[in-house]
Amino acid sequence: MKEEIVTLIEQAVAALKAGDWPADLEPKVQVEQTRDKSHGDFASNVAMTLAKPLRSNPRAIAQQIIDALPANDLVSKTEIAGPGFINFFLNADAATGIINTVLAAGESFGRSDSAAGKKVQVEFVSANPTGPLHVGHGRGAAVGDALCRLLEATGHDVTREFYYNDAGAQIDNLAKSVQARCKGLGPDSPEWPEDGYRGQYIVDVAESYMKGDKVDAEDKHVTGAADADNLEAIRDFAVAYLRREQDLDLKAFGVDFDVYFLESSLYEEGKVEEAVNTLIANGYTYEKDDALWLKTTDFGDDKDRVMRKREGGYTYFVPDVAYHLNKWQRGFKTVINEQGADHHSTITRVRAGLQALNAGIPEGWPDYVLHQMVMVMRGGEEVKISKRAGSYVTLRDLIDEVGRDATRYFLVARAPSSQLTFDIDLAISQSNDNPVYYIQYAHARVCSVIRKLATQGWSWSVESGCNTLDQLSAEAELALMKRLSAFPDVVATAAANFEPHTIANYLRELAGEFHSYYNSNKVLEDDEALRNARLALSVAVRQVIANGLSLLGVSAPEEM
RNA sequence: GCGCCCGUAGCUCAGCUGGAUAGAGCAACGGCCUUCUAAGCCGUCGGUCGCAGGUUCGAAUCCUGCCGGGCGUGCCA
Repeated sequence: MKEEIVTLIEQAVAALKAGDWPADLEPKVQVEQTRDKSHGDFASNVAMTLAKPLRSNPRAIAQQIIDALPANDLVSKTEIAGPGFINFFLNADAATGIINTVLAAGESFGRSDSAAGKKVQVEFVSANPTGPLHVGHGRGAAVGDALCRLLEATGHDVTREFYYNDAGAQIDNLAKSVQARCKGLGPDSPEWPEDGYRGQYIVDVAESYMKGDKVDAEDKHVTGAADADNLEAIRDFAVAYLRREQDLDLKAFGVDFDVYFLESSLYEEGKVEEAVNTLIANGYTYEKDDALWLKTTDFGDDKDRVMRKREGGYTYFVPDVAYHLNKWQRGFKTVINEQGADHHSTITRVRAGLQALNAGIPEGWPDYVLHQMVMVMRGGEEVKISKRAGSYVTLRDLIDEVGRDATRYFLVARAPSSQLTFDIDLAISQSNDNPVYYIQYAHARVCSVIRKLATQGWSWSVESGCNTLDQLSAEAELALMKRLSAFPDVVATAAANFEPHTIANYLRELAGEFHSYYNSNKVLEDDEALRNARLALSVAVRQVIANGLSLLGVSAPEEM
């Protein structure tokens, strides 16, 4: 509908340009749904944006546009309001049409093929296998997966990818920590590795290794060698064990990946060396203090960065550059990295490295979505400790305590750029305090009405509902229909801007309007026509709530 | 010091590619179940949109400068 109004205005402007208006005028026609009923259904500010180029009064321009508007059955009235808005009032047919649309489209309502077939890769979580996932990873998982679902809803061909560091200093530390536990040492022992991992889970890994357990992770299969002196075997086992733990965390959270990418594979296939040699050959490096440096300052960094350390190993961003070159070579023109904002300094380095490769990669590639820190609150105090991990709150703790749906909802419902306070008390409350249940309840209520329908000996069908839509004329009904019609636009905007949280906002508003309507209007009226019409509206609302929750990875229960 | 993010009601946050009287939830207070699940609804209370300038017909939204908080600024990842 919005597009139709844009088209009407564009036609009016074209007609005026054929007359008095300058031919080079190219106004951006913006049309918005109005917030206030008295402003009609849609409004455009086009006359105000033309005031300056036409050197005329916006209200006078608005009148000219209205006079030039082609006739349209769905528009009942236009008005000039305020400083020069053009308000469009639609007739009832235009409003109820949305119900037909929703019921006909079903699960696909809100989806589009605007990006059909476009390949996009989203890398998210990418936790190193040194412990259970923490709340921050949970936020990354919730946001990243919802973003993928949004991109799929606009037709993208999405690859979900998890990259992890299975080599390097952190993993050495992990191996030594597990080894110490295998030998019965604790953090208080003088032989305990410096900065060793202290969590309870390290003990679990050590015990499992010494028992000779077999571990099957998504991408790793290892049997414990039960030899406390074999550091290599311990390393392999520990990585596999913790990868499996993380798999289970993600599975419990309902997040699946298409590709698990190992940092070690880049070394094994010589990709890191290859990238480094290209950087050297391209003249962007130099030796200083026995280290090899990359001139990242040539690409906007505030200082150059060490690539190869004095002791010979590469710094973390070098394999990252090789990894991203690999993404590019796999044909992903759009790559989105969802990660914690505490790692944002890597962005400049990775992009600089990619530019320095002279591989034809565009500046500013790849895209990033950064999420800020998560603070967990319980009883008005910050929670920092978990039994398993020791020093942080794990994702599993949250899922176990507040449930998958509430955890996902809370972690995705805020703008990623804002710090997030996760209030456990609120998330577990099964009362009217809790927004996720509030939305799910709206869905369950409609399901309940449908169940009740049968017990009354009545029936309903899409056809019978859609034939009686002229029964819907109450203000609350028109408002609900207007809200439903906004959904495709909300989805498209959320996908384009990488903002899954706007879906949560929309659902909260839709659910609120439905609850309010439900409370003051009986759906199962004796009057058949009215009953069928209200059922049609209710089922349409249920459909949109289900579609929206699905985009967030939250279930839509039939009863609560 | 420099870079990024944030600063909106007592609390947690929407709104930010400029638009009409600034929204929601929680908290507080008061109502609504012989009627489709009260995990709901209705009402009251509550805001100099951090501060000061600027751009504009119009600024919570854009620009500049301050102030406050978080993160980063490793030859850690």
